Amino acid sequence: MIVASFNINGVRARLPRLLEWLQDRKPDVALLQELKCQDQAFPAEQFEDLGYNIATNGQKSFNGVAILSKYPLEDLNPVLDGDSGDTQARWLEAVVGGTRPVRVCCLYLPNGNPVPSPKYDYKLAWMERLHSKMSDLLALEEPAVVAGDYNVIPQPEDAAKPERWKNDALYLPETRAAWRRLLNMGYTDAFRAVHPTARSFTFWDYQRRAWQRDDGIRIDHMLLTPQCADMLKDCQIDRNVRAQEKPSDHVPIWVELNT
DNA sequence: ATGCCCTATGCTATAGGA
Repeated sequence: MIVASFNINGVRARLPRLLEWLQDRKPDVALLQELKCQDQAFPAEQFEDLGYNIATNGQKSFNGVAILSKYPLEDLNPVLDGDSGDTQARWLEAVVGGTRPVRVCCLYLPNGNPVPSPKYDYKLAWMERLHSKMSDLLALEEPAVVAGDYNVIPQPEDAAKPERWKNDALYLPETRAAWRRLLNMGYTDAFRAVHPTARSFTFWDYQRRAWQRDDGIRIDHMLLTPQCADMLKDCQIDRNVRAQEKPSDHVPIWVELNT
């Protein structure tokens, strides 16, 4: 089973690229972030024609996440607990049916810039809520994938120019410490498990010719529970997608699981 | 230090992204 994550930066603007990539990579499950549209504006039919079941948690203009799955979607949950006043669409969770069910969680973690600001406070609070959720998931002792745009650069080797990010919300010590607390519970960073030392990125800014200069960062991640890590066969980043016409500024990352 | 570029919005300027 292939489970992929892709921050598409506008599902309507990206539709041709996204459909091409789905037909090429053929993921069984695709977790999408930054839809930038409401549920009723989501182009569902185009994905249904490719054989996908669809769940969305949309929002006007910003945020928005979706799950596409060739298997039935069960136990849908669009809420990350811990802040009943949070209206931002950044979480969607489902159980993917099949021979061996896998829980998939699609997340779009807040950017947090500038620092300091209420936006950075929101980011850190969101990561604390995520920690609580992921702790609950561990207790289930089931295969689960918690994936998406984390907006976290974990280590210096995850940026082409780490010094430039020194004071950025994606790389500040407090951000990275919150990331390590997630891993230290017992989650596996799928990409690092397969590629311990690779310098690979998932995001290149549209500005400053960042792609042409390979000035990227690795901020899209797939974390696996121990039961899911046991099933891990491969993890890759579809870097070539960034070179196409009208690309997202992020590229897909995917895991192959033995099911 | 700022903007560069891109998407979306009651749209020809502004907000948000990272």
